[in-house]
Amino acid sequence: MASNEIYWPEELFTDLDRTGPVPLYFQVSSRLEAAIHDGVIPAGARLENEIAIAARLGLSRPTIRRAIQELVDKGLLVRRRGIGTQVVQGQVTRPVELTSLYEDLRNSHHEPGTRVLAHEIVPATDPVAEGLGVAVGTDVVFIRRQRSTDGVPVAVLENYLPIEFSDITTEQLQDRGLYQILRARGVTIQIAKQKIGARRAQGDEAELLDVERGGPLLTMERIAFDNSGRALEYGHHCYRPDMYSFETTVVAK
Amino acid sequence: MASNEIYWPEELFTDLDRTGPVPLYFQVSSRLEAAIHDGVIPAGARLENEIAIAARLGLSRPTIRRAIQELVDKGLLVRRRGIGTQVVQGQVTRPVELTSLYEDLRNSHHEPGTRVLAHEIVPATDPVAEGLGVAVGTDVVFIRRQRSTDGVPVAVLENYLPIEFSDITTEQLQDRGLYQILRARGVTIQIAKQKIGARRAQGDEAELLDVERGGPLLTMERIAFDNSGRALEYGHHCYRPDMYSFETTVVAK
DNA sequence: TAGTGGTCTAGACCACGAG
DNA sequence: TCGTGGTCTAGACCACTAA
Repeated sequence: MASNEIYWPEELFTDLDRTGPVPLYFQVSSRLEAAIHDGVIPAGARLENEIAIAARLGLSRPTIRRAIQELVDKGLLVRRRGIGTQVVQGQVTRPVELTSLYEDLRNSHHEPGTRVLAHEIVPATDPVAEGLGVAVGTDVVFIRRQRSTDGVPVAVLENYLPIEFSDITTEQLQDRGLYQILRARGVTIQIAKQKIGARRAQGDEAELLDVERGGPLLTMERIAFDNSGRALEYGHHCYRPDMYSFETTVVAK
Repeated sequence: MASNEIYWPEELFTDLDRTGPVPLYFQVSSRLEAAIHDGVIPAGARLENEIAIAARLGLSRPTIRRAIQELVDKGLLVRRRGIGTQVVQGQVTRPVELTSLYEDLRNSHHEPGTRVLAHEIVPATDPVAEGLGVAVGTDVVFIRRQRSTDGVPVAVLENYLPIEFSDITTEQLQDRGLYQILRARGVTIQIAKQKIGARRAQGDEAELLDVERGGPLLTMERIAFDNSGRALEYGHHCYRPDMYSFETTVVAK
C-alpha cells in the first residue's frame, strides 16, 4: 500500500539554522508537522528510523527523538518499538492550548468582538478568594464581558484578577484579549486548571447570548498561574453550546 | 520563607532499582510526585538544581531532567532558567487521562453500575461511518449503556465499534468498562480525539438520567485510535452536569 | 559574576515485534 | 535473527536571572 511506504521529504530540512535562537528539534518538528498537515507526508506513511534521520540531517539521535516526540504528544505521529514511526490516520484536529477565546476566534479567521459589561473593584467572595489564593473580602478586579464572533454572541466571560491589575483600562479590554493584555505587561501564564461543565442559563445570560431562558450552556471555570505558581486569574465563562465546544487530543502514556 | 527553602527528601530515593523493567526516570518522578502530593515537599518549595540531584542519586543529568519534565507536564512543578525548579502553588487536581468513565468512577472510590440498554449490530450512519473510517451502511456494533454511581444515573453512553468486536457479550458490558474489555483482548488505545459540548436532553435521556425534560446535558464525542492509527471506537456520551465535569490542567509550551 | 535550566552531542545497551 | 524504538551516560556550550 502506498500509504505504508517510507516518506522523507529531505528537501524540507536543507536549511536548518544552527546559529539562531530557534532550537534544532523545534525546527525539525515544526517542518515535519507542516508537511503532515499539507499532505506532503500522507496519513499512514512510515518515517525512516531515528538513526537514519539523524545521520541524514547531521544531527544527533536525541535531537531527532525530541522532534518526533513533540509530534507524538500532539497526536500526529505514533511510535511502535520494533516497527517504526507512522503518521496517524484520520483527520487532524487542533488540540486545546493555553490560549484565550479571543485568540481562538482570531486564529480561526473570525472577527471577535468584545462588549465590556462590568469593570470594577469588588471584595472577593468565597470561591473567588479560594481561586486567587487571597483572603475573603480582599479587593479584586472584576471584569464581565460579552464576546461575539462575526456579530453573534458566543460567550459571557467573568474574570477576577488580583488588585495589582486595577490599572487595566476598559478600552484595553474592548480591543484585546485578556491574556494578550497580561502578556504585554510581561506577565506570562504558565499553567491553568480548567473545569468544563454544563448548566442552565441564569439571570441575564439567556438574553446576552440570545438563547432561550433556561437553555443549556457550556461552562468553564479556570484558575491561571504564572511561572512562580501564583494565581493570576479566576474565571467563570459561559458559552453558547451551538457556537462553541472544546476539542482535545488525548495520548496514552 | 519556609516554603522557599530547598527541599530534597533524599531518603525517598535510596532504593532505586536498576535491574527491573521500571525506567529510572519513572522511579524518580513517581516518588517525587508522591512526595509533593503528601506534602513532604510543600507547595512553593524549591528543588535542588538538576546537576546536584543527578550527583546525589548517581544518575545522569538527562535522566533527572526527564523525571522533572514529567511532573512539569503534569503541572506539579515549574522550571525557570536562572532560577530553579519549584513546586507549583495551589491545590492539585488530577488531569484528564485516557481512561473510561468506568475507571474514573472506580478510581474515585465509587461503585459504578452499568445497565445495557441496547447491544446490536446496525448499519453505520453518516457520522458513525466517518468516525470509524468505514463505508456508510457497513455493519457495526452498537452499544447503549446507562452508567450510574452509587445507584444514581450519571451518563448515557452510546458507542459504535467495528464489526470484529461483535463477539463482545452483554454480560461483559454489564461487569466491566469498555476499555477494560478491549485491553483484555490485547487492543490498546493510543490516541483519542474528544469534543466536549452541551445540549438539551433529548428523547428518553431525561428519564434515563433522572433530569428535567429539555434540561442541560454535558456531552462528549470521542473517536479512539489504536497504535496503528485505526479507529476502534466512536462514542457519543451524555452526562448529568450536576454529577460530572471534565477537569484539565493546561501547561504553556 | 555565579548559578540555573535549555540545548546538543556521540556513543552504549536493552526490550520488543516481525519474519 | 534483525531492525526498531526505549533508555541511559558523561560530558559540552549557551541564555537567562539575580545579586
